[in-house]
This record gives sequence, C-alpha cells and structure tokens, in this order.
Amino acid sequence: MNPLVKETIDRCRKAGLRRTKALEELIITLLESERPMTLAELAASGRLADQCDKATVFRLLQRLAEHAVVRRLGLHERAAYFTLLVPGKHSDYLICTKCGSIEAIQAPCPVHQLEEEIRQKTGYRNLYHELEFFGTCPKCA
Amino acid sequence: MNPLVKETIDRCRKAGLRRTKALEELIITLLESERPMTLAELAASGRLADQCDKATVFRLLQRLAEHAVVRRLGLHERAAYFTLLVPGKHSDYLICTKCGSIEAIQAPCPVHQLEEEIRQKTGYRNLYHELEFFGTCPKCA
DNA sequence: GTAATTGCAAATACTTTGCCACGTA
DNA sequence: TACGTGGCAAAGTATTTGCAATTAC
Repeated sequence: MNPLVKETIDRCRKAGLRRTKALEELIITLLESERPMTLAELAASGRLADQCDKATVFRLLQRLAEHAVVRRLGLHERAAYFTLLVPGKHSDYLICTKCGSIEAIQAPCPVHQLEEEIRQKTGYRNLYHELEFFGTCPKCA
Repeated sequence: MNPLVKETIDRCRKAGLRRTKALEELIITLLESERPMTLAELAASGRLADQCDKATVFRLLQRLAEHAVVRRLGLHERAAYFTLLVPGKHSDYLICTKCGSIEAIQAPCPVHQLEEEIRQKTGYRNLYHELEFFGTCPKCA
C-alpha cells in the first residue's frame, strides 16, 4: 500500500476518526486522482461506487475538510471539488472553460510572499490560498 | 451618473444588448458594491428588488458574463458570486472562512508573469486567473 | 457497551428553463 | 414590426439533514 495512504489514514486516526472501509477507499481514490474531484465523481468511482452511499462520502469529505486532510475547492463549476492535502505539497490549477479539463500547474507558486504579507498586515489566521487560471485549451480553440 | 456606468452600458450596447432599466440598475449595483455579490444579494438589493425578478437578474448576469462585462467567481460558497469587470482593473480577494467577509486585496497581483508563461507554454487562449486567500479574520479568531 | 458511522429517503438551496406578455430598436 | 427581454412558476441539480441500524474501538 502506498505509504502516503497509511500516513493520511494515520492523520485521520489522530483527528479522532474511525478507520472504516469507506475512509480508506476515499483516501486511496483521492490520492490516485491527478486532479480535484467532485462529490458525484468520487461517489461514482470504482472504489466507492459499491462501497458506500453518496451521503457517506459527503460526510466523510466534510469531516476530512474540518481536519485539513482534504480541501474543498471552487473551480467555477456548480459542484464543489475536493482534493487531498498532502503536507508540503500545493497545487494551482489550469482549467479549460470549454471542455472543463483541469490540470495541476507544476511551476512554483508565486504568491507565498504576498500570503506572508497579508498574514502580517491583516492578522488573519490559518491563511491559505487558491489560485486558478482559466482559459480555452488548444484543443478547444 | 458615474461615467463608468455609462461606459459599461456602452459596452453592453456594442455587444448587442438592449438598454433596459434592469440592465442599468444591475450595473450600478455591481459598480457600487465593493465586493462580489451573489445572485440572491443582487436580486434583493434596493435598486433591483422592486425593479425585476430574480430570473431576470440571473439571465442578465449570464449574458453579461458571456460578453465579459461581469465575471462569475467561485469564492467557495454554495452560491456563485459576480463582479463587474472593469478594463484595466483586477482584484484578488481575502475571505474569512468563519464570518464570510470578503475584501478586495489592494496589493499588486503577483501572478501576471506566471500567467504569461502559461500562455506561452500551453497555448491556452483568453487566459485569466482567480486568486483568493482564505483564513480566519482577527474578529473571528 | 458506547459513541461514531452509515444507508436510505426526504428536505434544502441555488440555479436554470418554458412560455407567453412586453418593450426596445 | 420583430426580436430581445421580462415575469411567474415549475423543473433541475447539487447539497445537506433525520433517523434508525450498524460498526469500530
């Protein structure tokens, strides 16, 4: 088993969550995905489809988000997107507004300094950011 | 009347939209607002509440978004937010995840260079970005 | 044994559309 | 006059909750 899976489950356990089949499969699914996924996508995906109800996935995501194991993203669609938070990793995204494709951007994120500035000037706590680029991808153009 | 209102209405006219009372009031409302607003907020706001139906505001926003007069933002809430696009102006936002307050960030946006890089490397067209900082504001902390 | 977790179904919230009346160009 | 626009009400989509049954610890 991917050590990151074990690690992530450990974080959940420490947060007081029980180790259920659904939790495991959800984490594996999120980890396997290269991009954020919606609740509907997650609930319909192979690992989870026969494993548990959509409401369960919803409540799991909710709990995991509370404990900063996943993050809920906007990404402009009607449905919310979720992605696993891996300590030390951060992604910004490039999204095609025509076909809806989503890809993570590799380049180092250029906003850390501004984030630090905001932290100091405004006194906000637990600051994090979300950065997305939208446009028409070459295929759709 | 604020010259920006006239200017914006002109842009709408050029896009083929008719100059209606609802259009005018919507643009004024968006322009007066310091921050993005939801459809519900807009439809309930003084200028529009007695002026027109929520469906009308919805369809107006839709048309305006198509013609890049307004932009639809995610901002993490269940409801979508809308903001007027003023040529040459761009805002990033700082949002409190507890009380939901939204404020525009004054600091110059640090991602233009990355945006340019992406434009060149990926061939995406009509590129723009959305950047938000989330955290707990001093009041809520 | 006890409290967290789950499934199912029902309730909400927000968005979107149909259809006919109306107003702008 | 012609076609974009508006109002009202209904339908659609995604999210959220209640409650009893189940499961992890």
